Amino acid sequence: MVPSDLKKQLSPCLAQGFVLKRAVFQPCLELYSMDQWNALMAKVGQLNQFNRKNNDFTRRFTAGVRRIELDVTGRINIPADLMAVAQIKRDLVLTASVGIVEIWDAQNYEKAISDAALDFADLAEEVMGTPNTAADELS
Amino acid sequence: MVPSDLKKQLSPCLAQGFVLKRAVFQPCLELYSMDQWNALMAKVGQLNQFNRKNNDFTRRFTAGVRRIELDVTGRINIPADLMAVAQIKRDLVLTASVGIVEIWDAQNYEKAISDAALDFADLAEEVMGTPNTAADELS
DNA sequence: AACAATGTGGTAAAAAGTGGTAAAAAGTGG
DNA sequence: CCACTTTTTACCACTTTTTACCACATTGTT
Repeated sequence: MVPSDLKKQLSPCLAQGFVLKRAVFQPCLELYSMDQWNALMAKVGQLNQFNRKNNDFTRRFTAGVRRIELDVTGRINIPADLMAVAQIKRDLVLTASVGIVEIWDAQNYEKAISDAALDFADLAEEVMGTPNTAADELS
Repeated sequence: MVPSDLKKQLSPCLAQGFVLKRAVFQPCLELYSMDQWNALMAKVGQLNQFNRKNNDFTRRFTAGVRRIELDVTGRINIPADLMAVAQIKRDLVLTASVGIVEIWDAQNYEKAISDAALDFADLAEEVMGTPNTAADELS
């Protein structure tokens, strides 16, 4: 069942449907609007598929791709094999990332979040810029 | 219930709504105006999500994001799961930080503050620069 | 005291969750 | 390739939970 607020945000994309697939790094699923998916596939399509690495990447990246739509009650149906891949038992978490929605088993999600917290400081510095102390800023 | 003077400060942002999310380091919530949030997400959106660290960072950073608005009586509704994350029992504390508002369980807040007080002197030195003694200033 | 701000309880509407069923799809054996 | 069985999917009707809002009580400030 897709939360109504998320549905509102997705409303321009509802008609075109979505793509659901396995994530690359984590045991979770990724939901793309058709637009975003097409844009991504356009990029992947640029790769020379006679290069073995590119070929491997493409296979891995498109693993478990499924076209899906919301049903009349505003739910998405997650195929059984993808449920298994994401190890979804009962409760799940939808989390809006950049341009996509990730779908996690609730327990796995909490674990992934708390594991990530361990080195988040380093990560944040690396990603968001060099660490500044207040002294740097004030000088 | 959002205090009226905070509401005044936020008045230019009220119409666009807010984003409420889990904080990264502490068991509390963070409230962003839509403007600030969009600015932040623009940065995060630059990251290459095929880099695993970036991917983890994004997930951790966007954990529990929820779009919310003030209701007609000037309150915000904190979803039950975020209440749990922030361990909010009855009383809570709103504290205006840099550009955002943190929402704490009252007890946790007191505890965090008093814990911090213990080593505040060290922290202040570390963060704000080298310690100056009166002698330094006079020399 | 008068007013503004805050807190509380109740209620109607919306959203989310559940179970059942019919239709569609996939699988199977002849 | 066809007929039949099994599984999957889509939808409906219903229940439960959550949310938004109103009216009123309380607090605190000038």
